[in-house]
Amino acid sequence: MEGLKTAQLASQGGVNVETIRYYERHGLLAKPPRTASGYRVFSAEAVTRLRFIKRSQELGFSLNEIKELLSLRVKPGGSCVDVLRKAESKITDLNEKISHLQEIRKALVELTNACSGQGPVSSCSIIKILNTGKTS
Amino acid sequence: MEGLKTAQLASQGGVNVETIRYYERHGLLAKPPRTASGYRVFSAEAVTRLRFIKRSQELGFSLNEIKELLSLRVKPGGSCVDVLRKAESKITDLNEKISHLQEIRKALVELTNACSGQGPVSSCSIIKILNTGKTS
DNA sequence: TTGCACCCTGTACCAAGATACGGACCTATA
DNA sequence: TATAGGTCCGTATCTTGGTACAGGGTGCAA
Repeated sequence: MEGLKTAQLASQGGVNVETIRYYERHGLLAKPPRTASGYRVFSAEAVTRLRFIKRSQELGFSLNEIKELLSLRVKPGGSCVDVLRKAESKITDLNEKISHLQEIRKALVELTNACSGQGPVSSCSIIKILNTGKTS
Repeated sequence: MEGLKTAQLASQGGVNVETIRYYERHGLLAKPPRTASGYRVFSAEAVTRLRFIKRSQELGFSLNEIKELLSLRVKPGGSCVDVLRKAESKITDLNEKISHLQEIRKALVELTNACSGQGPVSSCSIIKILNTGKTS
């Protein structure tokens, strides 16, 4: 069989049919050729593209960022360094996010350590701390 | 001066006036008393609360999660253990979130290590890996 | 007392990233 | 041939976290 229909592509990429159209509208998937009756006909390359999108999303890239990555690929004379820099900047973002989460985890652990786990809420030290906003 | 008007609270918390009303509507800020003419009058505690919200947000909590954190202290008749368990469950959430982000970071670091940073995009290993979804 | 800044409510709108739906058309199969 | 289901398009809806009016009331200072 030559080419995939929308639902087949969606299924292969593990996304909703509407998502395919959405990506096409937003320039993430190239506009595919159509049958005489207007049905989209996708090539196997579209599957690759879709996987690229999903995988990049999992790695924390937004659709706009993914669009940039895709355009870098096609950009004549574009260099590998551009791609590398984007990935590195993403890593920096992640580092910041992770240490933020570690901070609040630390605060929460301190809260639970302060709590005996006994008695009524009215005397719970977690509650007291949250009420005052003071961590000690 | 007794109490803050909306704009004063907003200013102290570094947020927009509309955001104050938004938080009130969504149960993140308690409904404050009003003057005879209907103006909101906030206590200093509201400033604390607002800071708590903003700080938690910076640390990656959604408004719904923040609401949960805040609700820990409002539960009437609950025992301290309930509060403790809720906090501990939050810590579990955090642990999961952190390790997920660490996984993503690891994948990205591997990508960048694989990339020489030289040559054209057409031979960029980051792009190649994103295309195939394989990290090696 | 007028004028301006501020406050109120309700509603509309924004971005992202989809998802759903109505109504029409196409295609395969019984 | 009838009918179920896939596809088309355009538009509406959703969630999250707000922002922006419009149209009105309030408060203070000159």
